[in-house]
This record gives sequence, structure tokens and C-alpha cells, in this order.
Amino acid sequence: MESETVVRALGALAQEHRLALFRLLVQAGPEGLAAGAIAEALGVPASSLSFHLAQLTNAGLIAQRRDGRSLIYSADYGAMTALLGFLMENCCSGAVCAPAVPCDTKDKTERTAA
Amino acid sequence: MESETVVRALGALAQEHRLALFRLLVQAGPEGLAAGAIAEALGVPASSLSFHLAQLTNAGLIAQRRDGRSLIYSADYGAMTALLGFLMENCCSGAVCAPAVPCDTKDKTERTAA
DNA sequence: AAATCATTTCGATGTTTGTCGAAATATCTG
DNA sequence: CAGATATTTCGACAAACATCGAAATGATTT
Repeated sequence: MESETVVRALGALAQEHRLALFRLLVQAGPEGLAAGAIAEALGVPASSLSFHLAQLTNAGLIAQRRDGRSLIYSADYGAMTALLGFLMENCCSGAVCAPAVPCDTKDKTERTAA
Repeated sequence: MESETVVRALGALAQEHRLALFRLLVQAGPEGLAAGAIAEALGVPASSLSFHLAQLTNAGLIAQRRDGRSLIYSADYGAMTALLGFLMENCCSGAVCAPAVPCDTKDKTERTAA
């Protein structure tokens, strides 16, 4: 992962509304959520939300697809995995930073590769 | 970890110079590096660097200590661990985002807790 | 095609960031 | 204390960011 990509991804997440937005999409799963639903959930005016959605999209963290007149946004898990991978590899002293992530995760098979 | 703290940490890392700076400090280890050495390594004028050091310090990602007339900066691994922990817990769909971090790390004892 | 619904784009505006030289502060040395 | 060294603070300025209503675009329904 290029460091410029990392900077953009970090920048996209470095904002209250957008962090909440991304968390919401992650929670929503691959199905995603319509822009309107997100706006309501976050209590942000439509035009403001649109700006933030664009930032996240531009950073490659979320994907957009159309369903009827709604635009559905969903988190790009691959991008997030790549970002975390970069941080753990480059911004940690070996295993020192690795948080308490249990290694006995049941299904380690499914892993949306970057 | 409060989401506001996360936003500040992400914002601090979301800049080419600062990301490079933090990586440099991580690589340097607990010993840290003097501001002057960092400025030279990054090729950034002293006053600009000072600004970036302040941002990272403010975000709690690095620590400062004085040694003679030099100010030594070092990475705060605990903060980074906390940040990664937050991201993995809140911005990932369970284990989906967990990057390929080998579970057979020799010394899983030493872990600078947040 | 007209009305309607969902969302984005466009202005305008205030705030924050990034940059860097010059001046100020802190520490050591003689 | 005077001089040298290491770093920060100040001031000024351009660029990017965040916000939000109003207008424009895209898609559906009748």
C-alpha cells in the first residue's frame, strides 16, 4: 500500500462525522445503506453528508451502487484490511502494537483480501 | 478509547510528513530521536517540523523528553496499540479486517498496554 | 411528460492546515 | 555573563476542509 493512499484513507477517517459514518457502514454489512438512511442516522443535512461520502469514496474506503433512485453505500473491507496491515507493519515495533486480537477466531477462512 | 481521541490520532497521521515522522520514530525505538536529527532525516525546515511534532504530541502519539539542549521525541506504542484496537473493534466486520498477522509471534508476553 | 423522490453539485462563508523565515526561549560552554 | 547550539513560537499567507441552503441531476410513477 502506497503511503499516499494511506494518508488519504487516514484523512478520510479523521473526522467525527466520517468516522461515525464508516462505522455505521461496517456495522451495516455488505448490504450497505442508502444515503438518506445514513443522513437520518447521523443527523447530518443531505448536502453535508454528500460531501463526506465523496471523501470516503475518494479515499477508496467505501463503494457506491445504485438501487432505483437510491444510492447505496457500503464499506470496502479490503481497503480497511490493507490500511490496518500497513499500520501494523510500518507503524509498530514488530508485534508490540498488535492489539489483543484473539487468535482463536473460529472462521479464519473468510478473509476479504485487499 | 474515545472517538474524539481516535479522530485526533488519525488526523495526526494523515499527513505525509507526519506519517513518515511517526514511522521514523517507531523504527528508532524507545530511544527516540532529537528534533534536529528528524528534521535532517525528513528534509523539513525546523519550524515546519516543530509544527508537525506538536500535532503528533497533541494527539498523544509521541512523547517528548529533554536531553541537554536537545528535545528527544519517541513513539508512544501504547497509543498506537489503542488506536489499532479501536479500528479493529469498531471499523471491521468482526475478524474480516484482521490483516495477516501471524499468531505464532514468539514473545507475546511484552505488550505495552494502552 | 409532469410530478415526485433521492441525492448531488454549486455558491458562499468561516475554520483549520501547512509552510517557512525571523525572532524568541532554553540549555550548555568558556 | 557572553557566545554558540537546539528548538519553538510568532506572523503572514495560501490552500484545503466543513457546513448548509438552493438549484440541478437521475430515476420512478402515473
